Amino acid sequence: MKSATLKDIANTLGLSVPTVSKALKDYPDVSQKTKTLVKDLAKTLNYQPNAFAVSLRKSESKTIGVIIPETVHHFFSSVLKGIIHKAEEKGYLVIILQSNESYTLEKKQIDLLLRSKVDGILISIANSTSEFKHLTSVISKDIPLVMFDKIAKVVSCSKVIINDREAAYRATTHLIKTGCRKIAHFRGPLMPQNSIDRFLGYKKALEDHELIYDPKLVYICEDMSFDEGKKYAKQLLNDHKDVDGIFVNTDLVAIGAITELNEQNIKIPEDISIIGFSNWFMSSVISPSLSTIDQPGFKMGKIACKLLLKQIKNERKKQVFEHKTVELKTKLILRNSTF
Amino acid sequence: MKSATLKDIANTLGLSVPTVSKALKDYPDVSQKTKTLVKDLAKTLNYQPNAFAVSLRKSESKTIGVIIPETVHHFFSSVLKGIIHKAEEKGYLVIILQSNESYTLEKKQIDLLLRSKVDGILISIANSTSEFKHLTSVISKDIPLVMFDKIAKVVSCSKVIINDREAAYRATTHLIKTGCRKIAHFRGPLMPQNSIDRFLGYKKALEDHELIYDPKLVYICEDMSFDEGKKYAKQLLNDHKDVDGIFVNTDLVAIGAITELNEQNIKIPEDISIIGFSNWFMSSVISPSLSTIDQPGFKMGKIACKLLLKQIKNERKKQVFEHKTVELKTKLILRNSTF
DNA sequence: CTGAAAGCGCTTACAG
DNA sequence: CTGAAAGCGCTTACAG
Repeated sequence: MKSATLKDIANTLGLSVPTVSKALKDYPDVSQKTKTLVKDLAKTLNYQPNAFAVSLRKSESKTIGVIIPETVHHFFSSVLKGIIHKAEEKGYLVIILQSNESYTLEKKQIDLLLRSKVDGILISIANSTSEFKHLTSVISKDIPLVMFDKIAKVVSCSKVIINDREAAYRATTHLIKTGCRKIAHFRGPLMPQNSIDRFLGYKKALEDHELIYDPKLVYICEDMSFDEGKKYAKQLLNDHKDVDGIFVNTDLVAIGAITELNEQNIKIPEDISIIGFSNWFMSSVISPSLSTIDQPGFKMGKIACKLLLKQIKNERKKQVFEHKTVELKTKLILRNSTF
Repeated sequence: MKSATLKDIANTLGLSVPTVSKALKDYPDVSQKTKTLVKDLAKTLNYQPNAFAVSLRKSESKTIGVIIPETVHHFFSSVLKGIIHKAEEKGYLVIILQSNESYTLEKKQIDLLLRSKVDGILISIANSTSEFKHLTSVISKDIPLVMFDKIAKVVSCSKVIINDREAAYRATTHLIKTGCRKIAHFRGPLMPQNSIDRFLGYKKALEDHELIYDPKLVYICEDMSFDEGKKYAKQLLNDHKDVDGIFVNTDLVAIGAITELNEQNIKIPEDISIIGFSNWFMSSVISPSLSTIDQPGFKMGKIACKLLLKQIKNERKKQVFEHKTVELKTKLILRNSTF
């Protein structure tokens, strides 16, 4: 059955389309009698305005686009949940796209979202993204853009982040304060700002506590996987037998490392302490449970979405919207992989 | 800057809008010369057809809607990944909604998707959904609908599932074959078909192997959480000290149970064997690692989406589309929580 | 209080 | 080979 249109209602009631339209929206200049008539019929016909027509007319889709590197991922799925939550509350729908950490895909997806005319875009950029023309072009087309977690500093838009550097500093300092003297770091890829910042926090912590920073103790993860954690733990045990602490860029990698150490009967934390980053759920249930930095994903999603929707609203009203950078608090979570 | 329209191109070239439209789409009845002219200008203006206008004209949005109970969930996020993957390949965008296992929300979201005129809907229903009028109404509006994993048998549409009953039978049988004689079951809520089927598979396995089915050994989880797993393991140890095996509806709950047993120094699998369901990633990294049933989420998402898109395509051509039920293979994964 | 007019940007069937 | 006409379904400014 085709769905009812304004025309259908107008015809059966002997009214014009504009009058029906205005009656449904409670325009003051329509008589109460017609309003009741129209609304009753609309209800029985289960009338719903055609979204395509409304979008074309108002040129807005009430839809926002989200690009994340990976959906099967504790942190990003938490952020996504926060975004959906806030968007639904404000009457917006969310289109989800996954970049697989690929710059090429990310570019294509930005283009897709632009073509499909979303009202705004939320993005956490891919590891391989080092050019930002696709992002600045979003902004120059007056489509609001908000970045979260994995951001590009040079792109001028609102951002929701944590202080990666400071959090990494705290994590590393905890290792030092509990007696570690030779601390390795499994870092993320070279590009993303947050893996740079976490590395810098690690380095600063060593320096501030008069420990020598040794580049050989820094291992670079490419895909931040469980397997990489295992691999580098193995390599570390080979190369540097006297290491007594590891600060790992992400929990999943840390869990890979723990698994390898367990298999080699290295005692955690007695022989080697490990601390992760992000507080994935599974970190609380492995043995030993993993000390880590809690990163508020759900909240980050909610706030990023809120900023975006506010900007969308303001720009519709031709009001200026000042870009904001919101920095969320992190928490040091101490469990059994450290003293 | 406002984006270019057909009119802009037509005006600058002194052509009419229809000619420009046809030139861009390579209609055979447009001269090569105009085609080149139009395409060149379109390129320099970075022309992109207005999606709202195209949607209104063709009444299709090239967008599908997905409703899942929860995004922060290994299985559902894997399915989502599969859906996005297939949709993108076929030129469709995906709107994601989360029902939080609430029937009320689910109904509202179906309505939202209908209003926003998605071309089709994929859904895994909430635990609390026992009426299906909102789903049959989708079908009666000729919007293609495909259900996956948590389905309603009575709704007539395509479905992608696993054989929960048979898989549960296999899991329970494994416990029996490795010596368990008193096997408890932590089941899911009463409504969802898959928790019923897993329960029935468990029961059948007991009966087929001449073990007595004791309803007191069946614990009903409401929210399928880690905490519930812990809670019921504790209760089980209180109520039935001689239990030697547990078949758990979902890995996350099983991991809660393992945690409790570990805390109480119950040896797994020597004292009690545990087997889960779904093969969450974390099941492979906890100690002891969890035996379970592997459920192919990514593949399920891809196939569900493929079925939906095929149905959308067929219905546009006014061809009949036969509903299909695809049953995916599961695998028994043996790890250290069972012999 | 109601409706004719114009228009959002596109597509397609038809006339010339 | 090109363009005038009609229309998708809605909204809003304006006339009466």
